[in-house]
Amino acid sequence: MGRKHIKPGKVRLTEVAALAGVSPITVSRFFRNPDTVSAGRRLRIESAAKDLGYVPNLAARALASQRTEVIGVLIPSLTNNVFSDVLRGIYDAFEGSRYSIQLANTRYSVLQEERLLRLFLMQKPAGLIVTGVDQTAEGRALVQAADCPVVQIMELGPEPIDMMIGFSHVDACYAAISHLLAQGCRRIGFLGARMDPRVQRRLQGYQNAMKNAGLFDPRLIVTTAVPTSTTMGGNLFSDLMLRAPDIDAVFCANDDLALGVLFECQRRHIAVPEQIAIVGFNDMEFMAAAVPTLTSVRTNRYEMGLRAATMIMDDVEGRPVTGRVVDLGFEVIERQSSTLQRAALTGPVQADRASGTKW
Amino acid sequence: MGRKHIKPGKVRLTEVAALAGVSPITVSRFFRNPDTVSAGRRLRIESAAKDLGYVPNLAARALASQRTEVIGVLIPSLTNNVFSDVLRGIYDAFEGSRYSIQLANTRYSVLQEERLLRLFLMQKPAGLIVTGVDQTAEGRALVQAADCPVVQIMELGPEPIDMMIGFSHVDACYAAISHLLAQGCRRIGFLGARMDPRVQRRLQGYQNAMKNAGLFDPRLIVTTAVPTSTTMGGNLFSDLMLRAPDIDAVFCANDDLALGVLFECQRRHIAVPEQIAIVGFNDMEFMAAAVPTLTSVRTNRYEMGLRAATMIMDDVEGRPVTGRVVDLGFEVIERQSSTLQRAALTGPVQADRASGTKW
DNA sequence: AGCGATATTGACAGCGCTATCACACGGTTG
DNA sequence: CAACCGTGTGATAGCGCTGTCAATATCGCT
Repeated sequence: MGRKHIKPGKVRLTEVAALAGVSPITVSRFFRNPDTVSAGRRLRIESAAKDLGYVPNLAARALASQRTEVIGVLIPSLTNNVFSDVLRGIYDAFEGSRYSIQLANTRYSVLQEERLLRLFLMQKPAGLIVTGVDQTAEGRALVQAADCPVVQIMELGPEPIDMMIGFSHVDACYAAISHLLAQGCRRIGFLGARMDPRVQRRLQGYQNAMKNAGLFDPRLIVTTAVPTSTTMGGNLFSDLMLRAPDIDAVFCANDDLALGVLFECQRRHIAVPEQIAIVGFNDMEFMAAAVPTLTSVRTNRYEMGLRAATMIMDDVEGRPVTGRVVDLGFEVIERQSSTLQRAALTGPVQADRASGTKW
Repeated sequence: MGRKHIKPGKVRLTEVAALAGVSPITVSRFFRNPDTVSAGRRLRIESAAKDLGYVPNLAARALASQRTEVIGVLIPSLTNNVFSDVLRGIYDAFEGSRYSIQLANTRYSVLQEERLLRLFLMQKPAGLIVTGVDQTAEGRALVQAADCPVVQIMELGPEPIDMMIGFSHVDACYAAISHLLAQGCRRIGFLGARMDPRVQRRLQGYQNAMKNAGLFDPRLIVTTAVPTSTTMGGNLFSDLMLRAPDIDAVFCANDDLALGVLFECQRRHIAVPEQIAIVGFNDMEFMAAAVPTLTSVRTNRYEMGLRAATMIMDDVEGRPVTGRVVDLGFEVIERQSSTLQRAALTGPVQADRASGTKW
């Protein structure tokens, strides 16, 4: 035999329907689309539901309707606060909507990502947001088979699974290096941590720029697989100084590293930018507050999350998504740490000069 | 009539059972607890499932079993990176388990929190992790009625809903101020942003300490409802300097603020710690890298997340939870920015001296 | 060999909701 | 006035899985 007794206190659609004097299916309609129910019944159902404290059962709904309102989000790290901005955009966009977010952490592993993808797909998500373009072939296939809208975020690539929003890390870094070259820097170091695919592409941009300028020197590149941190910035910079004491600028693949470099320069009494210019990447909030203020490449992380979420919702709800591949661009925010003409290093904080090229 | 045709490609338990030559319920058992199925069938089912590409339907499972494996997590902010450490602990603990996490953002609003709680409860979560002790009465009632394990994190309070893990913000701040007093500071400012309940309690600790020392002066307190940021640290410090130019130390309710204060001191050529000592709160990574290294109150955020998650799992799975209220304590990490006897401010970074009182 | 105890397996009846079709009703239209 | 339409409502039959209990197979022991 199946279940024995029904708990007395349990409130289902049926109970609400009985109290309101309508059929269960009408109550179901009321909750999904109130307009399709006549005004009189609408009121009766509403008060009946409130009286009984009815709460819809999502599992039953998902089973009967063969779909859910869960959006899966896969990001590589919870520590790297680049992603907290993206997440904030995503959460803000879904705020108040009927969708809920399931977040998972791939820890920068494509295998982990594939496993999580598989896990998500068990829930028949309404949509998926994944980071980057380096999914495994199997992962891509899985997602494509699931046929729900998918947005790849953070960067752009040649073959979108479905939709895509990001910017070119190669170009962004190229622009940052070009800015340093324009300031007259010639021996520009590259510091990178973690070396995930996006940092790799920034390194590529650095190499392109340096080679084009005929200034490439592999000794100027110092990287580590260890995650980024301020302390690591100081360490990598120390390594760089050992290898190439003649550097006149440092590009850091993350702002954390740039802050660490700044502190290490203070410790070594190296004048920034006079002796060494510093440029970071991401334009975190603290960059504008540092002394000297630190140049960085602004990336539109919040907007990226917001728009990715909007694209998903539009697609799920059948609205046309204009532009399924969106380039959000970036902007080199030139500040004191890389502006050699100016030397008022200890003056008051100055407003961002978004004078850099907007891409 | 109900549904018409079954999609031909669809794979259910039944299809796997047919191919493996067993009953559907045996396949169900295999997926939930392989050990209860004999070895022979186990192999047949395993290969049948793989051949057919079977993927369990979680909605059906949830409906039939009347429970889910979703853990709801409510945090007030995605921006404040205090929470990213807690989250990392939570995600790490659930990693590889059968539970999945549903994360929501209350934006420091108890009403929003109540709404989200209601939303979560529709899914009959296996457990709930909520931030702080200031839920609405209705929110508490809802959660208690849901009867799933609940852990309140981040702080301690008199009436736990169920389980609780955190530390006393009042005591932590009291200890930090005591440290400054021990260093000979007398005019100690308090800077606070956002002023959420936990920052309020830190302020309380500050007041207690200052009053006990007979040094309390309301003009030394500068706060804002605006969220914390490095720039805001500089601004608040500037305000404080206007109000009380004779301060000899600043306690910052967040490390971001402390970093901003440090930069503002650099801008104003104020020597730290000789002229003004700085103490932060949370001991973020960059505090140990700054010049001078910045004193802070270490809070065990990662461990808090990890243990909260473990407590939930233990409780769900019927293991006894030893200590349903856990005080994780804190530690004042004394660094250069508040150590007045020592003045080697620009020497190499030194290892953390966890010489502070451990609570 | 015979017994109860234990491990495996299966049959059945739902879990609470929604897709689908059917139908009643009032208002048009030719 | 019949044929037609659109709107609101209801009856029915599942969605794919698991809780419960019963049945059978296997085992250790006297």
